[in-house]
Amino acid sequence: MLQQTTVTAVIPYFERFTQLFPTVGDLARADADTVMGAWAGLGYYARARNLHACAQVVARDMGGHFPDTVEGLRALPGIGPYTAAAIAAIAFGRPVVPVDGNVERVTTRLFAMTDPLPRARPAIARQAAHLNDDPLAHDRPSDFAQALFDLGAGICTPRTPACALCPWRDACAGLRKGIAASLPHKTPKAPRPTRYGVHFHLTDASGGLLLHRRAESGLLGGTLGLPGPQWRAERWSTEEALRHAPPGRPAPQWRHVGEVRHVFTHFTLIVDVYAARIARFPNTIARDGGLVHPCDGLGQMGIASLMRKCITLAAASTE
DNA sequence: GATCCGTGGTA
DNA sequence: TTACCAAGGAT
Repeated sequence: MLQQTTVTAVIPYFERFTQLFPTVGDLARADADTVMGAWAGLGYYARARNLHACAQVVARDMGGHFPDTVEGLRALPGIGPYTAAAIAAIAFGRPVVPVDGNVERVTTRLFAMTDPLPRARPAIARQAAHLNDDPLAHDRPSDFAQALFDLGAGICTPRTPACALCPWRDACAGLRKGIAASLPHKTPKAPRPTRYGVHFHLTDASGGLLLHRRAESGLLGGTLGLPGPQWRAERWSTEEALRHAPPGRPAPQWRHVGEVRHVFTHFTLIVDVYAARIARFPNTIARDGGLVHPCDGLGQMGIASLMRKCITLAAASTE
């Protein structure tokens, strides 16, 4: 959960998740919808699919016990170099240094490494691996790893690091050279493009809402959302948008209820939301890939934040 | 190696 | 408002 996600955001999800799935076996036996429902809103949904798959491998092939080596952990779904090292150090006391964003920042500053990311990543990892060569650190891999995270999170922060409070201030080449705060250097990112979408909020007299399941892989993979055409680079005219609306007889009276702006990692999305209410959903809904769900029972469903914004907007405007 | 993948907080 | 950032991984 903590991959690219702040501790503050994770804590409530962690509490609920471990309550729902106390053991690896419980998680392995759960169905995908339950897992996605517990993850919804946290983002990066491939992590939920990988974690579920990981639990199934551990439960089925390993008797419910995780491997206790970096190599064994690294082979599991969703566990990469960082997470394998973190589990090996923290759970199994292996003398390895997990390299996350904090450790990259601390390392580049400590050794005044000015080569920009991401090119410098291998060299940074090689330097970081030697951070616990000190016997005192080497004997306590778990504490050392977490101390590094906390040093990065609390002292050696991205902006305005508190160098005066740093236990490594005398050893820090970056501080000595006066460049610590500027590290690590990064190659400039490409500008974030804007894309445009249309989604339809269709309800019936009995309080049902039309949803559809997104493809398993790709953006918001495996989550539920409002139906609509593929997002694209150009805005949608009303006439063009309504050509993609879900059918109904008599035809739904669509109203444009507003727009939702949502920022993804690599593009900004602007969604026009249309809403309508009909007497009863046609029997062909399921054939067309749709599913109808009660409006007042969406809480536990695997619905991404973007789609919740759209649903909230439409629901507020239909009162 | 570059791209794709969410969301919320903060300066 | 904008830009950056967060206990990264898969393809």
